[in-house]
Amino acid sequence: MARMSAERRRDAIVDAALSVARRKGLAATTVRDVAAEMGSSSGLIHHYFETMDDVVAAAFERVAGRDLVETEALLQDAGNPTAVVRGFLSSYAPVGEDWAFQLWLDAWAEAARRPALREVSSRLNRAWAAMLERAIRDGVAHGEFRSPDPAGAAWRILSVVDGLALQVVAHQTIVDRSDMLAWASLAAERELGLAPGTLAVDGASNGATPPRA
Amino acid sequence: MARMSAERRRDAIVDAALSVARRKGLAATTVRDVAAEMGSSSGLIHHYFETMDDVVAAAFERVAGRDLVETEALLQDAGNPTAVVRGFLSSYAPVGEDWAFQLWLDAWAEAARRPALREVSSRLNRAWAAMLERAIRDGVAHGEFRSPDPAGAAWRILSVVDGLALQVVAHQTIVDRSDMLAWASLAAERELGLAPGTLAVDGASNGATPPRA
DNA sequence: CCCGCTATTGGACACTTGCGCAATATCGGC
DNA sequence: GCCGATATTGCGCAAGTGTCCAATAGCGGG
Repeated sequence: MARMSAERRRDAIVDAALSVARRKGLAATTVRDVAAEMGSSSGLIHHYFETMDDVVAAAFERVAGRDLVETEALLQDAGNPTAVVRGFLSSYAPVGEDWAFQLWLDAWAEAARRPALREVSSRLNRAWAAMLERAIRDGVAHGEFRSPDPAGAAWRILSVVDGLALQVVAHQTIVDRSDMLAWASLAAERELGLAPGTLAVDGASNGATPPRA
Repeated sequence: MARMSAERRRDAIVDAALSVARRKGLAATTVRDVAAEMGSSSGLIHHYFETMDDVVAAAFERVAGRDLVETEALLQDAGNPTAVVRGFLSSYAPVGEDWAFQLWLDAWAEAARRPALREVSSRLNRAWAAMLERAIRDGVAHGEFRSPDPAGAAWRILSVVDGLALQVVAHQTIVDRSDMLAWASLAAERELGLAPGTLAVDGASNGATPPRA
């Protein structure tokens, strides 16, 4: 294997780990799989990471962190707080990219047993809530939203979306993606004192009684 | 090991598997651990279950199914739909029994990779939502609730509670139990057209701005 | 050009995993 | 008391796990 600078190699390892995790899940990502993915020996991984927990945590941080940054950028662009929240909601419906949310499921379950992963997942979840809270405060300041408790509202919106997305990804059949979007939008509108339909997202009818899955 | 009837032995295996899962998680429950817990040989488990997936699924069904039945019983007793929903919410806060919810986290994550477990988790989740939906329809019929879409309302309430509970169990530090209860109650009240405080659960202040964790 | 630093190897180690199977023990019905 | 059904054993198998480490290879600075 070509020699690499420490920095580049660390990167390559995280990338490889990510590819594996995407296919087999965070919990089932092994040293040997990562090495095979890179085309290197397995010893190399432990030259850069103390523990497999660290590798997995780094891989998770890469995807989840990127999604966060991208959505944060979106927040910058859309000056309109309503558009920001709408964008936030639709960012949970990346068609054909269920694997990213599956990684969140893995992370939440494994958090109990993997300290490094727990730290990352906890930190990133907090960041998502904080971002949403900022958007809400913004909206309140601009008179677009009504919310006596932006922090609580942020966690409630985040939670309802997580809870719905979880059903979509874990048990495809129960709730489908358009139900999820419609319901999440409705919950957010109610939470922020918006008129029904304000947050409607593409691909989801926001009627009162969407067809059951 | 004393000889047992097929029925009793199956039961014993599921019980043992449950004890192990409670300690090590669903994903890390192994044939040998279960055998050791029962004080039997490992071959015995495979005499009753085709696959480890089946054992784990049966164990999960036992706990989660029991919780469901208990809450369903509670629904029978409390003639008052408001009391039913309140009971439902507080059933998510069994102090010191985080392990039960941790099993849900495990199940959701593993659902992608274990068909039998996915079937159980999917079915039970659906049952919870159906139960809640029935309570809501009841409340609407009695004029206690206002909801144009009981099915959607049920999934939204279930999801916000799952999403919040998930934060409590996976990352103890982010949201604490009283935040969770207060926020979930608030969301449910809003969803059902109830006055704030109607659903307040013991141990949770339902103020607009609960202290951050 | 060479040498030292270090990236990289590849296998050893001590376990653990799910599953299968021949042998054995133990029960209930006669 | 015997016997057939079956519950139970205990080990074998092939594969996989994280971690560690002595040996090797290859690059950059002198």
